Amino acid sequence: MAYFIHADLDAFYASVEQLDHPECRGLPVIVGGLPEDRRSVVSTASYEARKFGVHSAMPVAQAYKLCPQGIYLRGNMKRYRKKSAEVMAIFSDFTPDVRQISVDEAFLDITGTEKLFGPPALVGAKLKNAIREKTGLTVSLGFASNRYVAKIASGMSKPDGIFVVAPGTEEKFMSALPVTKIWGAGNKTQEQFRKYGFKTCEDIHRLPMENLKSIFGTAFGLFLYRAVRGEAAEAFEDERGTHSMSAERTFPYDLYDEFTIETALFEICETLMFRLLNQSWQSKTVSIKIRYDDFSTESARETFPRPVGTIDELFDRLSALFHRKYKSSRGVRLIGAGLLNLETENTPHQGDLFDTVNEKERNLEKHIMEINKKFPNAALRRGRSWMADK
DNA sequence: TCTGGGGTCCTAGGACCC
DNA sequence: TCTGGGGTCCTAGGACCC
Repeated sequence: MAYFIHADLDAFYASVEQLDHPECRGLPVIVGGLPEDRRSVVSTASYEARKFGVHSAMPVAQAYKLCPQGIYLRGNMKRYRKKSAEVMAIFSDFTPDVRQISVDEAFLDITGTEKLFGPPALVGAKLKNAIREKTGLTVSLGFASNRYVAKIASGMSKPDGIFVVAPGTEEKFMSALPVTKIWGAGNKTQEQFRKYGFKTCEDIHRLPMENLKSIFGTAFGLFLYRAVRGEAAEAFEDERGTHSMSAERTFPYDLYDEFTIETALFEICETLMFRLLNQSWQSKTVSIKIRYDDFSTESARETFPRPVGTIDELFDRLSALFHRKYKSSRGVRLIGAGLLNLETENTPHQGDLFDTVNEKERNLEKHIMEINKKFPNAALRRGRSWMADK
């Protein structure tokens, strides 16, 4: 009988800050941006801050109105990633099958570990103790016979709790929940639920699969049909296939100057190219994203016969796409770019034999990357973005 | 109140081929 | 002249998650 834990660190970024800064403990801490930072949003609010109505994804400006006495921080991802790795290492002491799904969440397959660690309540207590003692953090745990239900269960246990769904009771557990608890049904879908008068999962449970498919589409209809029955959602059970990487920048003020936007695009190219080389990946498909002042967003992508080799080549491809889309009369609040369908390096491509021109430049970029890794403060960069700093 | 950044997956429609 | 059906690849946009 399969059995899983979903583990979710409580108010993770805010908790790390309170750990590192004891004077912040017991106070409302909001990580995401300072009140004076334009266009920043809340990443994590401590439980003390949530009492004021502050929550994730809320504009910091709004949070400040609700909670002017809060402690506002921009956050330190490096530090959070380090703490996250400590926690994941502890998970690995309990089972070799740990599937990390974000910086503060993981699924643990504990099938067959009962002899070693005991029944769920006992494993849970041991896990929570180990994490508190070794890292100073608290975690919420959900136990169930599949990952999807375990995820919902951990949500019920927050903060610092344990919620166990006994095998065989998954369907009963899910049916009783309000539709707002369905993981994978966000704002737009909740709006649909209201329109159809669906309040609890039981209301959805009553409908035949065919009705759900015709209302919500084939894939999502099937997903809902299974979710309200407490059945495993395949997307969360399978190893995921495709990979992409992207970087974007929201400007503090809307930009109307093409050169400034392109300079930001070039810096994004540098970021992406270094990350690509660093992870030994390659990509033939590039994409750009433009968000205008009215928040409308357009994107464009193109697949080329050969993978991107250098920063300049990436910039040329992206810049062409940008000009195909860009409406110069409109203010731009965000520019972004991505590399899609990543493959491991050395995947052969037609034309590689003739590709000696870029090799020099590619090696130079790899070299610059090595130096930047060794001396993070050296700020070794290439022409265009260096000029833009002046 | 005025909306970050980094991801994944799904859909519909078009191009192209047999 | 008034046009099928299936498969594959690609693209733009949208929903969702943390």
